Amino acid sequence: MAATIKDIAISVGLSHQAVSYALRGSPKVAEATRQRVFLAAKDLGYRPNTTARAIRSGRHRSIGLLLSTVSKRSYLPIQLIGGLDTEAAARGLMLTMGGLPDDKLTREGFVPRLLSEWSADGLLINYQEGIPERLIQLMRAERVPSVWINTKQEAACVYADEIDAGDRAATHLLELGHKRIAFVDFSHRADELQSVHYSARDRQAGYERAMTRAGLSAEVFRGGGPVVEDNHERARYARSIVSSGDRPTGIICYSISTATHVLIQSMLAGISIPNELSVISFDDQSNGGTGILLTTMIVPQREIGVTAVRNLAMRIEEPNEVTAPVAVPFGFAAGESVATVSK
Amino acid sequence: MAATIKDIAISVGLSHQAVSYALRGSPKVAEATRQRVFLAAKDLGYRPNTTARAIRSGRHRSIGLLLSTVSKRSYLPIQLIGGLDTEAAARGLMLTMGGLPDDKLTREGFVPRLLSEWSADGLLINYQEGIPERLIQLMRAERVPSVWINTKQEAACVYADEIDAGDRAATHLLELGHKRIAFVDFSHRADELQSVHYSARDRQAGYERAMTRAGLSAEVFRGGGPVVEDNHERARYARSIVSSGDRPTGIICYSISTATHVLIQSMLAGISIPNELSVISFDDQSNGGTGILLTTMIVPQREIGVTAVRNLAMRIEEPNEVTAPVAVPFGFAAGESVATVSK
DNA sequence: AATAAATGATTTATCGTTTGACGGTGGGCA
DNA sequence: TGCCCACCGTCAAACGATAAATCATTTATT
Repeated sequence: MAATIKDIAISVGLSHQAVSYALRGSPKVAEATRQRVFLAAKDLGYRPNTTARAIRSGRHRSIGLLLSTVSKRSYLPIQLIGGLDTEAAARGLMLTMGGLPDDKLTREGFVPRLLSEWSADGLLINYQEGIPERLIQLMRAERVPSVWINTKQEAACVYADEIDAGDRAATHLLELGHKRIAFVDFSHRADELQSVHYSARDRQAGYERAMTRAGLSAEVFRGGGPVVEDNHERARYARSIVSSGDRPTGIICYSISTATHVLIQSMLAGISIPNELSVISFDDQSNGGTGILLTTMIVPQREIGVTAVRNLAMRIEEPNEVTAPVAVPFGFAAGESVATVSK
Repeated sequence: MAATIKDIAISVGLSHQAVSYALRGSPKVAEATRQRVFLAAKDLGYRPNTTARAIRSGRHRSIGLLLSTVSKRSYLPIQLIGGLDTEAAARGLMLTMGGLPDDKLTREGFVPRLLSEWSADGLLINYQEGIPERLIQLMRAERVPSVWINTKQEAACVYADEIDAGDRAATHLLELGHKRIAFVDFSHRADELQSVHYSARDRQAGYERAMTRAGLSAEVFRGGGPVVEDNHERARYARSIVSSGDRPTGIICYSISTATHVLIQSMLAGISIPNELSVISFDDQSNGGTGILLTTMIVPQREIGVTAVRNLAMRIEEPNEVTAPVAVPFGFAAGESVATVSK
């Protein structure tokens, strides 16, 4: 059915090996011959069989995407996938995924299968949760080119620059004249801060850096727990913050759900946003229901995806090159939840 | 490095072909011999090279996942991925994805590449938006086993049973004594209903079916437009519904964002949920900020994934078997937004 | 003019596996 | 005793490509 190099060879009267060289642009075939080969290839609708190619050359032109997730409610950002997909396609790489921890067996099996059965060229690791020691050892032992996504660590990794984002969010409010700016995070308890994702710490750290630079003091409110369970408690906490007599004029929210709590409680308390209170958040602009379009720092998912594949491709080509961690800057989306300070 | 069947052959003193037969359980080798082969295979840490296998047998044991999305804000449910992943792994199938419409080139290229370069065995198509005619023709022409996900159509497909879900949501409220039950959808305008995703029509249809069966009349409120732009308008609409003098006692919301609008406006209007108003929604229980845990009909993403892979595997084995569309029932999650009718 | 180097293509070998044709061995049956 | 057949394997080719070695021409060097 599908045309192979042998079909091309017959059609142009060459050996199939010569066709192979020609198609790959080897200097061993004459330019004129190459032209003929390309023409015939196009004519016959030839497409190289990557599978056959892989068996001999050892390069499969495919990379694995090792998935993982903390919670059942978690989503895989389509923008991240989009970035991965676009860059992979541009480089002729196929993206094979698996390894979700739903099933122990699946999880254990994916990486070995990918490498020895599939002879994949490299691995993208998308772990929000803690990285299993076993996995790290496996990577080292097999010397598989790999890049971690959305994780800050010593090895090759690509992540969003949370510190910078926290700083920029604060700076944005400072430039509008705000002096009392608070950082609010209902997604993590203060006492569990060390064990959770670095974004919880880094966004705050960036915020604090900007405040210190401006010679102002930081105010941090933390609370809540697992997402759904303590929703009432969070609502109360949000209320106590916004309806306090000397509340801040600006609030930086760690997450969209934190922001929604703040917005709703402000509305309930009759506090006008952005006139009486400026709110800036992270992630997504849509906040499902308040009617207020948030000003947010946007996780550069797409860019992270593109960068990750690019870096992995580099590591595959040059396994000995040392690849440094890459921090991708956040995007900024102006909404209607921020204003110059009133008084 | 990695052991091949030849290594096994040497170790047990057989031809490599015999080993091949033994490993695949062919009746051509004696049971005792097979045992020896398996032992040696385990000893040497043998893993079949799928790539080499594919080139000869034509079966790659891999399936493609063709992605697509309407909006930039869309997510790929991790539960769906989980279902696909688990079932694929159980069947020894690898899952290769691509084809997002970010880039025309990528999109056009993915399917042909997957099939002719990759020799993938089948295709899962995850299209929420309209299905390109070109794609359908391609599938037909190439006779690729394929299954559509989350799409209702004549060919093999797996989708959530929206009609049933709408019916069950209404029935749930009816059983609690509600008579005035409304269906609210802020995600679609009434005039665009025909052109949008069937879920918008089917959830309503199910609701209407249940109401008719109970001998009650349906009340449908639709409005809004693209998600972010008309948020204010929606908030107003929600307010007008819940603060109306003779409002319904129960509301079925098409989506979580619709539900959030309803909840917030109820809170602002001082209407107690669920005491004065019962709300039941779709999708996700978390509603980011109101503090109320919603009662919802949950899209069976995981089950859809499992079923889709299972069906595709069947179509790959038996290409001539006719596979009917499969409707997977929704899950139900009890929350705290529904109560027996007050008066 | 003889030799060396460059050029362009062919030959042969190989990757790891599957596949179909074929061949010894031994037992059952007439 | 002879014949057939089931059983258990081996052989050799094939899959679609790559890679190295080799060979036949030209073209350049002295």
